[in-house]
Amino acid sequence: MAENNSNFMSGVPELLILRLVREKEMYGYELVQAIRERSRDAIALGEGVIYPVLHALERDGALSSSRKTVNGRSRVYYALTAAGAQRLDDLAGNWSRLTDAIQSILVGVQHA
Amino acid sequence: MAENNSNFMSGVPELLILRLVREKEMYGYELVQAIRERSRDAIALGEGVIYPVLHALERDGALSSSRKTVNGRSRVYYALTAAGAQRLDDLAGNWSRLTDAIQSILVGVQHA
DNA sequence: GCATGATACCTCGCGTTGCAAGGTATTATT
DNA sequence: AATAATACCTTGCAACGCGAGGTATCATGC
Repeated sequence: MAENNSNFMSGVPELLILRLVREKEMYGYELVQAIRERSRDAIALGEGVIYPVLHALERDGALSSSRKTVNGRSRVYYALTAAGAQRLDDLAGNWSRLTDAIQSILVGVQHA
Repeated sequence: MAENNSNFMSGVPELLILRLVREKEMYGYELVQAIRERSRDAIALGEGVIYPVLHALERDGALSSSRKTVNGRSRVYYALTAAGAQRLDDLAGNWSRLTDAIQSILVGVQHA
Protein backbone atom coordinates (compact mmCIF):
# COMPACT_ATOMS: atom_id res chain seq x y z
CA MET A 1 0.00 0.00 0.00
CA ALA A 2 2.92 2.38 0.27
CA GLU A 3 3.63 2.32 -3.41
CA ASN A 4 5.07 4.95 -5.66
CA ASN A 5 2.13 6.60 -7.35
CA SER A 6 2.26 10.02 -9.01
CA ASN A 7 1.53 10.68 -12.62
CA PHE A 8 3.90 10.30 -15.52
CA MET A 9 4.62 14.01 -15.89
CA SER A 10 5.31 14.94 -12.30
CA GLY A 11 8.54 15.39 -10.41
CA VAL A 12 10.15 18.08 -12.53
CA PRO A 13 10.50 20.64 -9.73
CA GLU A 14 12.20 17.92 -7.72
CA LEU A 15 14.53 17.14 -10.58
CA LEU A 16 15.51 20.77 -11.10
CA ILE A 17 16.19 21.33 -7.42
CA LEU A 18 18.35 18.24 -7.07
CA ARG A 19 20.30 19.19 -10.17
CA LEU A 20 20.99 22.73 -9.00
CA VAL A 21 21.93 21.69 -5.48
CA ARG A 22 24.39 19.19 -6.92
CA GLU A 23 26.61 22.03 -8.03
CA LYS A 24 26.63 23.84 -4.74
CA GLU A 25 24.67 24.19 -1.53
CA MET A 26 21.66 26.41 -2.08
CA TYR A 27 18.75 27.83 -0.11
CA GLY A 28 15.09 28.07 -1.02
CA TYR A 29 14.84 31.66 -1.98
CA GLU A 30 17.96 31.30 -4.08
CA LEU A 31 16.53 28.30 -5.90
CA VAL A 32 13.39 30.20 -6.83
CA GLN A 33 15.48 32.82 -8.56
CA ALA A 34 18.03 30.44 -10.03
CA ILE A 35 15.32 28.45 -11.79
CA ARG A 36 13.75 31.58 -13.15
CA GLU A 37 17.03 32.97 -14.39
CA ARG A 38 18.58 29.83 -15.79
CA SER A 39 15.39 29.09 -17.70
CA ARG A 40 15.20 32.69 -18.95
CA ASP A 41 11.75 33.05 -17.39
CA ALA A 42 10.39 29.97 -19.14
CA ILE A 43 9.90 28.32 -15.74
CA ALA A 44 8.84 30.34 -12.73
CA LEU A 45 8.34 28.11 -9.71
CA GLY A 46 7.21 30.06 -6.68
CA GLU A 47 8.03 29.52 -3.04
CA GLY A 48 4.80 27.60 -2.62
CA VAL A 49 6.35 24.93 -4.82
CA ILE A 50 9.97 25.04 -3.73
CA TYR A 51 9.70 24.93 0.04
CA PRO A 52 7.37 21.94 0.28
CA VAL A 53 9.57 20.01 -2.15
CA LEU A 54 12.69 20.86 -0.16
CA HIS A 55 11.05 19.62 3.01
CA ALA A 56 9.96 16.39 1.36
CA LEU A 57 13.41 15.77 -0.09
CA GLU A 58 15.00 16.30 3.28
CA ARG A 59 12.48 14.02 4.95
CA ASP A 60 13.37 11.36 2.39
CA GLY A 61 17.10 11.78 3.00
CA ALA A 62 17.87 13.19 -0.44
CA LEU A 63 18.96 16.53 0.97
CA SER A 64 20.52 17.65 4.23
CA SER A 65 19.99 21.10 5.63
CA SER A 66 22.08 23.47 7.71
CA ARG A 67 21.13 26.87 9.00
CA LYS A 68 23.75 29.51 8.30
CA THR A 69 23.97 33.25 8.70
CA VAL A 70 25.56 35.07 5.78
CA ASN A 71 25.73 38.85 5.49
CA GLY A 72 23.40 39.15 8.45
CA ARG A 73 20.92 36.91 6.57
CA SER A 74 19.72 33.69 8.11
CA ARG A 75 19.38 30.99 5.51
CA VAL A 76 18.68 27.26 5.35
CA TYR A 77 21.20 25.71 2.99
CA TYR A 78 20.49 22.37 1.38
CA ALA A 79 23.15 19.93 0.23
CA LEU A 80 22.84 16.79 -1.87
CA THR A 81 23.29 13.47 -0.05
CA ALA A 82 24.42 10.23 -1.64
CA ALA A 83 20.82 9.08 -1.72
CA GLY A 84 19.91 12.39 -3.32
CA ALA A 85 22.50 11.90 -6.03
CA GLN A 86 21.03 8.50 -6.77
CA ARG A 87 17.57 9.96 -6.93
CA LEU A 88 18.76 12.68 -9.26
CA ASP A 89 20.19 10.08 -11.62
CA ASP A 90 16.93 8.15 -11.59
CA LEU A 91 14.79 11.19 -12.22
CA ALA A 92 17.07 12.47 -14.97
CA GLY A 93 16.97 9.08 -16.66
CA ASN A 94 13.20 8.95 -16.50
CA TRP A 95 12.92 12.45 -17.82
CA SER A 96 15.22 11.69 -20.70
CA ARG A 97 13.30 8.57 -21.67
CA LEU A 98 10.01 10.40 -21.39
CA THR A 99 10.99 13.35 -23.55
CA ASP A 100 12.53 11.03 -26.12
CA ALA A 101 9.27 9.11 -26.29
CA ILE A 102 7.21 12.26 -26.66
CA GLN A 103 9.59 13.62 -29.24
CA SER A 104 9.38 10.47 -31.30
CA ILE A 105 5.62 10.84 -31.44
CA LEU A 106 5.79 14.56 -32.22
CA VAL A 107 8.15 14.16 -35.14
CA GLY A 108 6.23 11.19 -36.47
CA VAL A 109 9.17 8.84 -36.61
CA GLN A 110 8.66 5.57 -38.47
CA HIS A 111 7.05 3.20 -36.02
CA ALA A 112 8.10 -0.39 -36.55
CA MET B 1 -13.02 33.79 -12.36
CA ALA B 2 -13.14 31.54 -15.41
CA GLU B 3 -9.47 31.81 -16.16
CA ASN B 4 -7.09 29.31 -17.65
CA ASN B 5 -5.17 27.76 -14.80
CA SER B 6 -3.38 24.41 -15.08
CA ASN B 7 0.16 23.74 -14.05
CA PHE B 8 3.26 24.16 -16.15
CA MET B 9 3.73 20.45 -16.89
CA SER B 10 0.22 19.51 -17.92
CA GLY B 11 -1.38 19.02 -21.28
CA VAL B 12 0.89 16.36 -22.72
CA PRO B 13 -1.86 13.79 -23.34
CA GLU B 14 -3.72 16.50 -25.22
CA LEU B 15 -0.65 17.30 -27.26
CA LEU B 16 -0.03 13.67 -28.19
CA ILE B 17 -3.63 13.09 -29.21
CA LEU B 18 -3.77 16.19 -31.39
CA ARG B 19 -0.52 15.25 -33.04
CA LEU B 20 -1.59 11.70 -33.84
CA VAL B 21 -4.99 12.73 -35.11
CA ARG B 22 -3.35 15.22 -37.42
CA GLU B 23 -2.04 12.39 -39.55
CA LYS B 24 -5.29 10.55 -39.86
CA GLU B 25 -8.66 10.18 -38.20
CA MET B 26 -8.39 7.97 -35.15
CA TYR B 27 -10.64 6.55 -32.46
CA GLY B 28 -10.06 6.35 -28.72
CA TYR B 29 -9.12 2.73 -28.36
CA GLU B 30 -6.72 3.09 -31.27
CA LEU B 31 -5.06 6.12 -29.68
CA VAL B 32 -4.43 4.22 -26.47
CA GLN B 33 -2.49 1.60 -28.38
CA ALA B 34 -0.81 4.00 -30.79
CA ILE B 35 0.68 6.00 -27.92
CA ARG B 36 1.90 2.86 -26.24
CA GLU B 37 3.45 1.49 -29.39
CA ARG B 38 4.97 4.65 -30.80
CA SER B 39 6.57 5.40 -27.43
CA ARG B 40 7.81 1.82 -27.13
CA ASP B 41 5.95 1.43 -23.84
CA ALA B 42 7.53 4.52 -22.33
CA ILE B 43 4.10 6.14 -22.15
CA ALA B 44 1.01 4.13 -21.36
CA LEU B 45 -2.05 6.33 -21.16
CA GLY B 46 -5.17 4.37 -20.32
CA GLU B 47 -8.71 4.89 -21.48
CA GLY B 48 -9.47 6.82 -18.31
CA VAL B 49 -7.14 9.49 -19.63
CA ILE B 50 -7.87 9.37 -23.35
CA TYR B 51 -11.65 9.47 -23.44
CA PRO B 52 -12.14 12.45 -21.16
CA VAL B 53 -9.52 14.39 -23.11
CA LEU B 54 -11.18 13.54 -26.41
CA HIS B 55 -14.52 14.77 -25.08
CA ALA B 56 -12.97 18.00 -23.85
CA LEU B 57 -11.20 18.61 -27.15
CA GLU B 58 -14.41 18.07 -29.07
CA ARG B 59 -16.32 20.34 -26.71
CA ASP B 60 -13.69 23.02 -27.36
CA GLY B 61 -13.92 22.58 -31.10
CA ALA B 62 -10.44 21.20 -31.57
CA LEU B 63 -11.72 17.86 -32.78
CA SER B 64 -14.81 16.72 -34.64
CA SER B 65 -16.23 13.24 -34.24
CA SER B 66 -18.11 10.87 -36.52
CA ARG B 67 -19.47 7.45 -35.70
CA LYS B 68 -18.51 4.82 -38.22
CA THR B 69 -18.85 1.08 -38.46
CA VAL B 70 -15.80 -0.73 -39.76
CA ASN B 71 -15.45 -4.52 -39.88
CA GLY B 72 -18.62 -4.80 -37.86
CA ARG B 73 -17.03 -2.55 -35.23
CA SER B 74 -18.70 0.64 -34.17
CA ARG B 75 -16.14 3.37 -33.59
CA VAL B 76 -16.07 7.08 -32.89
CA TYR B 77 -13.49 8.65 -35.18
CA TYR B 78 -11.96 12.00 -34.33
CA ALA B 79 -10.57 14.45 -36.87
CA LEU B 80 -8.52 17.60 -36.37
CA THR B 81 -10.31 20.90 -37.00
CA ALA B 82 -8.63 24.15 -37.98
CA ALA B 83 -8.89 25.31 -34.38
CA GLY B 84 -7.37 22.02 -33.30
CA ALA B 85 -4.43 22.50 -35.65
CA GLN B 86 -3.86 25.91 -34.11
CA ARG B 87 -4.03 24.47 -30.65
CA LEU B 88 -1.58 21.76 -31.60
CA ASP B 89 0.90 24.35 -32.81
CA ASP B 90 0.54 26.29 -29.58
CA LEU B 91 0.99 23.26 -27.37
CA ALA B 92 3.94 21.99 -29.38
CA GLY B 93 5.60 25.38 -29.12
CA ASN B 94 5.07 25.52 -25.39
CA TRP B 95 6.37 22.02 -24.96
CA SER B 96 9.46 22.79 -26.99
CA ARG B 97 10.24 25.92 -24.99
CA LEU B 98 9.65 24.09 -21.74
CA THR B 99 11.90 21.15 -22.51
CA ASP B 100 14.60 23.47 -23.80
CA ALA B 101 14.46 25.37 -20.54
CA ILE B 102 14.66 22.23 -18.45
CA GLN B 103 17.45 20.86 -20.59
CA SER B 104 19.47 24.02 -20.18
CA ILE B 105 19.26 23.62 -16.42
CA LEU B 106 20.06 19.93 -16.52
CA VAL B 107 23.19 20.33 -18.61
CA GLY B 108 24.32 23.30 -16.57
CA VAL B 109 24.72 25.65 -19.49
CA GLN B 110 26.58 28.92 -18.85
CA HIS B 111 24.04 31.30 -17.41
CA ALA B 112 24.70 34.92 -18.30
C1' DG C 1 12.58 57.99 12.01
C1' DC C 2 9.54 55.78 9.07
C1' DA C 3 7.96 53.60 5.13
C1' DT C 4 8.92 50.73 1.35
C1' DG C 5 10.92 47.02 -0.74
C1' DA C 6 13.99 43.21 -0.89
C1' DT C 7 15.43 39.07 1.42
C1' DA C 8 14.19 34.74 3.58
C1' DC C 9 11.34 31.51 5.66
C1' DC C 10 6.85 29.07 5.98
C1' DT C 11 1.79 26.89 5.42
C1' DC C 12 -3.05 26.47 4.08
C1' DG C 13 -6.36 25.39 0.77
C1' DC C 14 -7.93 25.08 -3.86
C1' DG C 15 -8.28 23.35 -8.70
C1' DT C 16 -6.57 20.26 -12.31
C1' DT C 17 -5.06 16.40 -13.78
C1' DG C 18 -3.94 11.95 -14.55
C1' DC C 19 -5.46 7.47 -13.50
C1' DA C 20 -7.21 3.07 -11.63
C1' DA C 21 -11.24 0.79 -11.33
C1' DG C 22 -15.41 -0.39 -12.67
C1' DG C 23 -19.23 -0.83 -15.98
C1' DT C 24 -21.65 -1.99 -20.70
C1' DA C 25 -21.89 -4.10 -25.22
C1' DT C 26 -20.33 -6.42 -29.30
C1' DT C 27 -17.42 -9.57 -31.92
C1' DA C 28 -13.86 -13.23 -32.27
C1' DT C 29 -11.69 -17.24 -30.57
C1' DT C 30 -11.32 -21.60 -28.30
C1' DA D 1 -20.45 -21.95 -23.70
C1' DA D 2 -16.74 -19.42 -22.10
C1' DT D 3 -12.98 -16.40 -22.61
C1' DA D 4 -10.58 -12.75 -24.66
C1' DA D 5 -10.34 -8.83 -27.50
C1' DT D 6 -12.46 -4.71 -29.22
C1' DA D 7 -14.68 -0.37 -28.20
C1' DC D 8 -17.05 2.84 -25.60
C1' DC D 9 -17.85 5.28 -21.17
C1' DT D 10 -17.91 7.46 -16.06
C1' DT D 11 -16.88 7.88 -11.17
C1' DG D 12 -13.93 9.09 -7.51
C1' DC D 13 -9.53 9.63 -5.56
C1' DA D 14 -4.88 11.32 -4.75
C1' DA D 15 -1.16 14.05 -5.79
C1' DC D 16 0.75 17.88 -7.53
C1' DG D 17 1.55 22.53 -8.48
C1' DC D 18 0.54 27.00 -7.00
C1' DG D 19 -1.59 31.32 -5.48
C1' DA D 20 -2.31 33.72 -1.50
C1' DG D 21 -1.31 34.85 2.76
C1' DG D 22 1.56 35.22 6.97
C1' DT D 23 6.05 36.33 9.76
C1' DA D 24 10.53 38.42 10.40
C1' DT D 25 14.83 40.75 9.29
C1' DC D 26 17.62 44.06 6.85
C1' DA D 27 18.56 47.90 3.50
C1' DT D 28 17.15 52.08 1.16
C1' DG D 29 15.01 56.48 0.43
C1' DC D 30 12.94 60.49 2.03
